[in-house]
Amino acid sequence: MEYNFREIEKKWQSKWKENNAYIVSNPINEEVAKPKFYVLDMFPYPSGAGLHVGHPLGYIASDIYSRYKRLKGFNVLHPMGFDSFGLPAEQYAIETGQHPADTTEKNIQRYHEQLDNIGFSFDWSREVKTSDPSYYKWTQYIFLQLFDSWYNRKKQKAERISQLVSIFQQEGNEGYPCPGNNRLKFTAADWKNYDEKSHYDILMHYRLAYLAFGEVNWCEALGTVLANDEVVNGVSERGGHPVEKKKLHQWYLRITEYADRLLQGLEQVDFSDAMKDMQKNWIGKSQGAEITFAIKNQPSSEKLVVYTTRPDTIFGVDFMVLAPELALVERITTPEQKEAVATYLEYVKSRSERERLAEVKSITGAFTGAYSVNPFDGREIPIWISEYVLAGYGTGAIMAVPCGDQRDYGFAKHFNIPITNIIGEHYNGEEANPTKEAVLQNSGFMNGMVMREAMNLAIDKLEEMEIGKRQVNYRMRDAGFSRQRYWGEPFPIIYQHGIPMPVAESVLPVELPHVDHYGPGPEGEGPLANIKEWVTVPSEKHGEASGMRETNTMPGYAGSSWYFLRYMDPHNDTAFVDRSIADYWGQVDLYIGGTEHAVGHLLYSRMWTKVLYDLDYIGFDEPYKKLVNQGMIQGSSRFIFRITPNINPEQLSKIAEPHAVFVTKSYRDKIQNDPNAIKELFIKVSAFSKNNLDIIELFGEDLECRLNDIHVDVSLVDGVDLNVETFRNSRTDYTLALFLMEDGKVIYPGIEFDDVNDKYICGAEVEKMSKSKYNVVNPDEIVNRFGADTFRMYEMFLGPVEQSKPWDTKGIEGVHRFLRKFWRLYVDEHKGLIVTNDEPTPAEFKILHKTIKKIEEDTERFSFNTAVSSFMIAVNELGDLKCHKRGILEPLLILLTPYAPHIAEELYQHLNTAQLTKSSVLDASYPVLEQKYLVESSKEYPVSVNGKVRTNLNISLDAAQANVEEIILENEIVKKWLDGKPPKKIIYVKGKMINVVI
RNA sequence: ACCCGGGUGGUGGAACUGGUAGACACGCAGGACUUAAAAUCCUGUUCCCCGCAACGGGAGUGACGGUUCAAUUCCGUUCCCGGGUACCA
Repeated sequence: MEYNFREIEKKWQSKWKENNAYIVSNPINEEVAKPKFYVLDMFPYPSGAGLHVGHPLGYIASDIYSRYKRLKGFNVLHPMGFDSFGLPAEQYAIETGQHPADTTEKNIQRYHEQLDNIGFSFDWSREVKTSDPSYYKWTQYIFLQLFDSWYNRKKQKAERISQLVSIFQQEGNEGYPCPGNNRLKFTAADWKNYDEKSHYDILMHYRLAYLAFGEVNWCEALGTVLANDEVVNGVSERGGHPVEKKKLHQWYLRITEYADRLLQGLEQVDFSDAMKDMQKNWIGKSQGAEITFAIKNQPSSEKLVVYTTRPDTIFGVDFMVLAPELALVERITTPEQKEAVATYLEYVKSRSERERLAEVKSITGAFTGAYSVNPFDGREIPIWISEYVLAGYGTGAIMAVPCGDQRDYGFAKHFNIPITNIIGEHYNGEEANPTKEAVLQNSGFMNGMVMREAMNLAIDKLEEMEIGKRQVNYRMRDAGFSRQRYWGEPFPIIYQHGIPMPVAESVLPVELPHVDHYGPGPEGEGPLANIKEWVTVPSEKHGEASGMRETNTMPGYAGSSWYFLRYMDPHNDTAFVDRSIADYWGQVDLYIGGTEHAVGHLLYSRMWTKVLYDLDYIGFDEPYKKLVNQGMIQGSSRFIFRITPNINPEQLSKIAEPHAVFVTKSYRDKIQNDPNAIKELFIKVSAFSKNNLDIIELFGEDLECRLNDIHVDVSLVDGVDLNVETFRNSRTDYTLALFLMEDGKVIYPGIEFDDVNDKYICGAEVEKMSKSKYNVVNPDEIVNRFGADTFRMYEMFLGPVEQSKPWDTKGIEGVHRFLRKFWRLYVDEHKGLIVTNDEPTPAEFKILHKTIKKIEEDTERFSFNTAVSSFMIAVNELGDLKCHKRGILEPLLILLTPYAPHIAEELYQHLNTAQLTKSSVLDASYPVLEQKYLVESSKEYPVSVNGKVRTNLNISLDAAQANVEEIILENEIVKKWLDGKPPKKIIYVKGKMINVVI
């Protein structure tokens, strides 16, 4: 009986399905005291390309951990679903006219099959799809809760809008500064006098989901607004189209109100430092001060407010810089400077986002002619404008201290502004020094103080004079929540007389209507705007007034912000999750996914969780307890090298198409940058092609050739050796191609491969796995050749889960060999099952228990690659001992189950029919570790002196246990080394050796 | 530029709190079995030196320096690679 993995895996996969082996129950009021464990994968977007070998890496890791926890006696929730709203399906719809719902469904089917092939233990009964109305009903519902909430800064939590209204009625907004407009101040009496429209407008400035007229990242090519994290280097993340700023009415999430809690929450979760840093940087908290400066020759109402993190440097201020967009600019510019400022504003306007980013280094600006006054020494400070100051951060104005800030220094030098030195020799006159340790000079009341300490004094003084205050700033902006797209959640919002009103919860979901065209609507609106009959809601349908629907849809992160909650209670149609069930499952104990979601999804999801916690829907405010980031599996691309004569189409019409000429790598390396050599090689190889000879003759001396590196499908290459015959037959235009091989021979049509030494070597490079690079490896293919168990173990064996690495199929043989060896411990090809009931020897127990210890430790710390190695060692050692004893092999099988579940099930069943009572290895419990077999390790310990083994002296530890020191000291050889002096220390090295330190 | 992470054989990678560096696997070389192939098994495999061999010697974890009896591990400087951020005052 051989290890027939295809049969075994098929058999068990269908058995698992039939028996609902992985369905997990929600124990409510249940006597079961099983502790829960929630293992979650970042659910995939079902793209048309299907899964490649890189996708399952995280899923395999999470599956191993889930199965391991299950064996350890946990009730494990391990679900899977699909993030099925999104741009690619819509782009595809625009191109092909196929409805996104159809293509998405098709892709999901494909993903299902591919995932099932790998033998995952997902509970598919809990599958969620974000594009399913029964799911997005609740996405809309949660949006409405955000809409109906505001952030109470005093209590540091979200509350209902109704509570805000009663506050306004009693005390106005005194003490509740408006986050959307900090100058807004009103009393209770004012509030009573405002009309309904004003009430709405004011409340909108407080809502957690709000509508605002704001500058957005508009992408013309995609016809939509993009979030900040969807814009990379001034172009769209998807497709690399240019992005510009545009003013539009948009929905936003007031995530900035949660900035501090998002920051604090990081302390309580187990994320990698890198991940925490990324989020911290994104939030970008900075502490400093806001300082108000008077402006010369202006009414006292006209003030200049700057934000600085270094109030201690206020005596070093030599000029002010305003963001060009600031309204203040126009009001303070003097008549003499009007023209210069206007010219500069014109210039700023003309520059695209891209240009700005591209030339960060160039220094530009203009003088407004106005001066502000230093409140401490009365110095007059010129006010400039420049695009290096951003309108959106702080107050949009800075005080420039050239001796301490490099950008200010550059600006001062460029415009010849004199520089005041307040840090003595710390400033060398050639560059700014941002130190905080210098002793201040030329700084009035702060003279002689160390800057770090002067900071507080400066703020105290400013507060005393009522011209400044402590201020915390965040880099993070509120999150844009509108997309001018079709394939997303419609907003449950209807505008009545221009006022956005929530749709009644009873009529949710607002279903996405069918459209015939996916193109954008009028004036930058989404495709939904084209469906008049959907947009217009007659009064009878909606209650009191008729209205117009919101035509934007929600962004991709809407559905994924709360999906982990839906898995807990996926079929509930009265709540997005039942509170008691949410309390049972609680936080996700282990979340596995890629780093690419570090700031987007993870931050939004954390915010939503906090809001839902504040509103008392759930009992925890951090969604993910532990996060593991799996690395990317890159593709290993292969290149062939083609020499092509330069012929224009006109010339080509006169002659026959030339045959393709490919040269092997060593020739490519030789001729790479030498046009003459390329040409000569073309001529040499072309001796075997009539068409090519014709061309050479036609062009004569004028012939020019170029060399191209071309991606070749990795399936046509073995390592770096091109399979020339298969390659030639892969495309009709290559059937007559010529190949220059490593040994200098030319392969031309009709020639036989006379000699195995003829090799065509390809170039290799590690790149992202993608269809266009022909380096995609499909897991189905690997599973078909080696089996799912081999595939699972090999992906783990490749290296640490967190690490990115290129896929290389070559090493898979080793893992496959291991599984066959493993199989042979249990089953003989001819005799069948060969497991005996003999009592294992201590040596055999030692192997088992060493392995239990190792596997357990490695699995716990996600070191799956070393765990696989440990299995290999155990199998080798047991093989050497010819151990076929049940006492060893049955526990070993259970250990292997999380890693290779199919083979484990099969062998367990074999043991089962022979004797056992348990039905499935999945219900087995994890083998117990017996320490006694571990301690009796090697009895003979080598002795080293100062870490180096200098003698052949071995000491028996069992005998020496009572007094190791004495025995060692009495040893003649050691005595000689010690030379009469006492040893400094005697230590055991990892239980392997005794080290005497002299 | 700044903030993280990482540089170990021909390759992927082990070495968890400093303690025999290179586990395990691939590849390669040699051998056994076989008419042959596949499969399987065995031996060797960091580099250099001495030797017939056993044994032995030296160097070695990007580079230089430091702490330590002992450093891949800790500290400093520097180079290279990967990721993140990008005029954030």
